[in-house]
Amino acid sequence: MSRSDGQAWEAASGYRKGEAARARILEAALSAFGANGFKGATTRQIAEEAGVNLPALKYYFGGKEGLYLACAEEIVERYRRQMLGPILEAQAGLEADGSPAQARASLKIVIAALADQMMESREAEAWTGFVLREMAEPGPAFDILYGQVWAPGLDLIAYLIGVARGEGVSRKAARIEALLLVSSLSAFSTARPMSLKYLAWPDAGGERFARVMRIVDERIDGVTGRS
Amino acid sequence: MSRSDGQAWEAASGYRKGEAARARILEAALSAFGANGFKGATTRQIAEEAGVNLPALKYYFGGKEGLYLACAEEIVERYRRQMLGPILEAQAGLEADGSPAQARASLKIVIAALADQMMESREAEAWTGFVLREMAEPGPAFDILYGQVWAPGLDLIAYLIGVARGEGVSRKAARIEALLLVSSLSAFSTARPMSLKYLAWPDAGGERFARVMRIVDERIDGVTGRS
DNA sequence: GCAAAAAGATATCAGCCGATACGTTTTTGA
DNA sequence: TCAAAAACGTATCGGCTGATATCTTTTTGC
Repeated sequence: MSRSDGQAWEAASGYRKGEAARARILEAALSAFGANGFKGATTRQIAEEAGVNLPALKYYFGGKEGLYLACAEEIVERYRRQMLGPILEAQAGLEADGSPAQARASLKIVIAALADQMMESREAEAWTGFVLREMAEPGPAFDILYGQVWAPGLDLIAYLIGVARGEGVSRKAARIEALLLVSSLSAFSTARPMSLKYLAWPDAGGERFARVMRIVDERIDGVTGRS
Repeated sequence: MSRSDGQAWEAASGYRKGEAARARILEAALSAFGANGFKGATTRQIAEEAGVNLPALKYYFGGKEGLYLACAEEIVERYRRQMLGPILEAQAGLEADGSPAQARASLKIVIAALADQMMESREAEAWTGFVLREMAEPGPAFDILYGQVWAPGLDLIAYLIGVARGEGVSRKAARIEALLLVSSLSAFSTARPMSLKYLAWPDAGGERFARVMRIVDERIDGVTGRS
C-alpha cells in the first residue's frame, strides 16, 4: 500500500530497503529544487537523478508538493545540525560574560558559521538556494523555513547586536541591522555567479573566503559600535 | 511579413499602431519574468495580460527568448534613466571637491538612489526581480545586465569607497565592500516578503524606508572609516 | 514457508507549454 | 483608390509535465 504519509517513521524496525531510495530522492530533489525552483524542477529529472522510476515520488512523498515540503523539513534539520555548535558556543560565551565585547565575539562566531554555510559548503549550496528562493517568493515551504530557520536565526543575531551595542539601540533597529548584515552575505550565495565574475575569482573558498570574512568582521565592529 | 528583428525602429515613420501593442507585451513580460523567472512565466499569461493573442509574441519578438532579451535591454534603459541623475550628481560633487568627505556624500547619494529603486518603487519591483534572478542563475540576459548595469554600478561604488577611505584600502577590498554593501540592500528587494514579516511591516515605503536608509548611511560611515 | 505488506516497474492519461501554419483585417504610401 | 505591408486572429501541432491505474517483485512477520 501507499505510505504517502512520509512521516512518523524512523524508528519502525521493518522494511528498511526503501529508506535508501527515499534518501536518494530527497537528495536529488534538494539539488533540483535548489537550482531550478519548484516549477523549474521536473519530477522526471529528480527521479532519474535518484535512480528511481517516476511513481516512486508519489509513493514516498505523495507528489511533487509533498516532496517539496519534505525538502524544507530536511533543510531545517541540516541547518540545525550545522549551526547548533556555533550557536551553543556563542550562547555559552555570553552566559559566562555578558559584556558588549563578548556579545560582539559571539556575533562573529554566528555570522562566520552562517557565511561558511552560504559561501564555502558545496553541499549546502543546494539548500541555500532553496531557502533564499522561498524567502523571495513565498511558496508552500515559506512558513516552515521562516519559523524554523530565519526567525530564530535573526532573533539571535539581533539580540547579540543589542547586547554588543549596550543601551544605544532599539529592538527594531537591531532587527534591521540583523537583516542588512545577513543579506549582505547573500552576495556570495544568491548572487555568487555575479560576485565571482566581478572579483575575477574562480570560487569563494579558502583564502578568498577568509578575506571576505575579515571585511565582514570589520563591518560587525562597525555595527556594534567600535572605531 | 514578420518583423521579428524588433530593433532598429523608433524613427521609422510608418505603421505606428503596433508600437502600443509591443509596449504592452514588454510591460507584461517584464512583470511576469520578474515575478516568475524565464521558465515560470508562460507566454499565454503574458499575452493575456498584454491583451494580445499568442502569435503576437512571435510577431514582435521572435519568441519567448527574444522577448526575454528585449526585457533585459528595456531594463538597461530604465536603469540608466533612473540612475543617471544621481550618478551625475555624485560625479559632479566629486569633481568639485575630491575629498574623502565628499566621496562619502556622493556614495550616500548613489546608494540612496539604488535603494529607492529596490525598495520603494512599485514599478521597479518587476525589473529588480528580473535582474537579481539573472545574477543568481545566469541565463541568456546575464551578459547584458552584468555589463550594462552591475559592473559599471559596482565600479562607481567601489571607486567612491576607495576615495572616501583615502589610501587605506586596496582596489579589490573596495570591490568586496561594494558587493557587500549593495547586496545588503537585497534584504528589501529579493527577500522583501521575509524582511517585512520579520519587522511586522506592511510595506517598506515612506518613513520606514527613511528609517532603513538612516541605518544604511551609518553603515556607509563605517565602511568609509568614521566613528 | 507463506500470506501480507512494502517496494518497484510499465503504460498511459489529461493538461499545459511554446510554436507556427494560415487566413483576415487594418494601415500605409503612392 | 489600390496594391503592399503591417497587424491581428483561429486553429492546431508535437512535446513535455505531473499524476495514476495496474501489475510484478521483493521483503517482512509469524
